[in-house]
Amino acid sequence: MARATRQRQTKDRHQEILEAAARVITDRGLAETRIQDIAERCGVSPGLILYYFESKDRLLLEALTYANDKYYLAQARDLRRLTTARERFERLVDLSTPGLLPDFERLEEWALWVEIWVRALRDPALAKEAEVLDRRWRQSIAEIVRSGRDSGEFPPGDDADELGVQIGALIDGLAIQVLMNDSQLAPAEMKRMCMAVGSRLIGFAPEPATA
Amino acid sequence: MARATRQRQTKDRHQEILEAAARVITDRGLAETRIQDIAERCGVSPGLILYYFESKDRLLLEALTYANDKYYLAQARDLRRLTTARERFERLVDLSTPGLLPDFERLEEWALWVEIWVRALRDPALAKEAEVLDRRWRQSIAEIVRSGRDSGEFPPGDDADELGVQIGALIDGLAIQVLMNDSQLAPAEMKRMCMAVGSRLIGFAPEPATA
DNA sequence: CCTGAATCTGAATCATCAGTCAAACCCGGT
DNA sequence: ACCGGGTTTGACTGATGATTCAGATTCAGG
Repeated sequence: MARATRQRQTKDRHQEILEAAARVITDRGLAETRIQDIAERCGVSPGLILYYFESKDRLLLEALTYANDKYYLAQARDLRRLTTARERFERLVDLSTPGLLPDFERLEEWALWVEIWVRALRDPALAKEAEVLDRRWRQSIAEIVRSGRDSGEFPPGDDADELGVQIGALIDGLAIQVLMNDSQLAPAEMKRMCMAVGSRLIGFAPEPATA
Repeated sequence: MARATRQRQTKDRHQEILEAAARVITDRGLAETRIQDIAERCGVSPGLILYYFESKDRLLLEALTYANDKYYLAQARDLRRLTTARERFERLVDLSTPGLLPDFERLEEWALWVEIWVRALRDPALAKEAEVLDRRWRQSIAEIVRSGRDSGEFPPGDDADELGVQIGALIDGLAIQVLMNDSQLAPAEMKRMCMAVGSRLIGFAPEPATA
C-alpha cells in the first residue's frame, strides 16, 4: 500500500510546513516572511514549499488560521479541566495575558493576531476566517459566564454574549499594550485589571471564594 | 531672501509627502505601499520622494506618527469645546468608533493604528513612538475622568489612570471588531457598549442628565 | 539677462523574491 | 534487479520596486 504510506507523509509535510510558516511569521512578521525562510525552517528546498502549496499567499493564509486553531484547541482543553466558572475565567485571563505564564507560546499567539487583523483589513478571504476565529473566542467567554450563572456561582445580569464581546475587547486591547510596551503595563497588572473589571461586569466577588 | 522662501517650500513639500504617504498607507496597507504610489498622489516623480526623505522606511515611520498626531490634535480641539465631562466622554466614544460619524477619517485612523502595532512589534524606533502616542490616548481618557470628579459630575472611585488604561483598551478592542466585521458588531452597538461599560466603571448615570 | 543653488525628473542600476521546471531521487511493488 | 510515480532539488526566469544619478528646470539675487 504505497498510497497510504505516501499520503501519510504528505499530510505530515503539509503540517510541518504550516508550523514552520507560523513560527517564521511570529519571528519576522508576515510582511518579511519569505518562502526561503520557511524552507530553511523545515530543512528543505524552496521549491518544495510550492510543491505543497499553490502559492505563498495561500500558504500564509492557511498558516495563520492553522496556528490560531492550534492555540484555541489547547486553551479549550486546558479550560475543560477546571470545575468552577470562576476558575475557568481566571485561567482564561492567565492564558490570554502575554508573558504572564512561563509558557511563552502565548506571546506568539498575540503576535499572530495582530498580523491577522492587519491583513484581514484588505483580504476578504482572511477577513472571513478571522470573523469565525473571533466569534469563537468571544463565545468561550460568554460560555463561562453562562455556566457560572447556571451553577449559581455568578448572579444573573446583562446578556452573556454581550459580556463576551466586552470582556474579549478588553483583553484584546490590554494584550496589545502588554505586547508592545512592557514598561507601561506589566503582565501582572493586566491580569489584575482583567479580574477587577471582569468581577464588576459579571458580578462575582473580586476575591476568590476558596482563597 | 531666497533661503527663507525655499525653506518654506521645502517644509510644505515635506508635509505634503507625509500626508500623501499616510493616505496611501490607509488605502493599500503599509506592506503594499510603494514609493511610486506616494509620488503619484503628490503628482511628482519617485525620485523626489527620496530627495526629501532618506529612505522609504524612514518616510513611512514619520508618516505614521505624523498622521496619528494630526488626528489626536483634531480630537483634542474638538473635545475642548464641550463643557461637561459626560459630554466629553460621549464625544470621545463617538470619535473613536469607526464609521459612527459620517466623517470617515476615523476609519483611517484605526487602520493606521493596526499598522503601527504590527510594525512596532519588530521596529524598536516605532515602538518608542507608539508608546508615546498610546500614553497620550489613555491620558486623555483619564483626564476626562479627573475633570468630571473635580466638578462633582462623577463620583470618586478607582485610580483615574487605571480607568484610562481599561477604557482605552476596551475601545481599542471594540474598534478592531467594528473595523473588521461589520456583520458582528455595528458602530452603534459599539457606542452603546462603551457608554454602558463606561458608566459602570466610572460611575455616572447611564442616561445623560440633560436628556 | 546671468548665475548658482535648490528643486525636480525619469531612466538606469541593483537586489530581492515568487514561482517554474527539468532532472535527480527515493521507495514500494513486481 | 527494475519500473514508475510521488517527492525533492536547485538553478533559472521575470517581475517588481528601492535607490541612484546625470542632467533639466526654476527662481531669487545681482
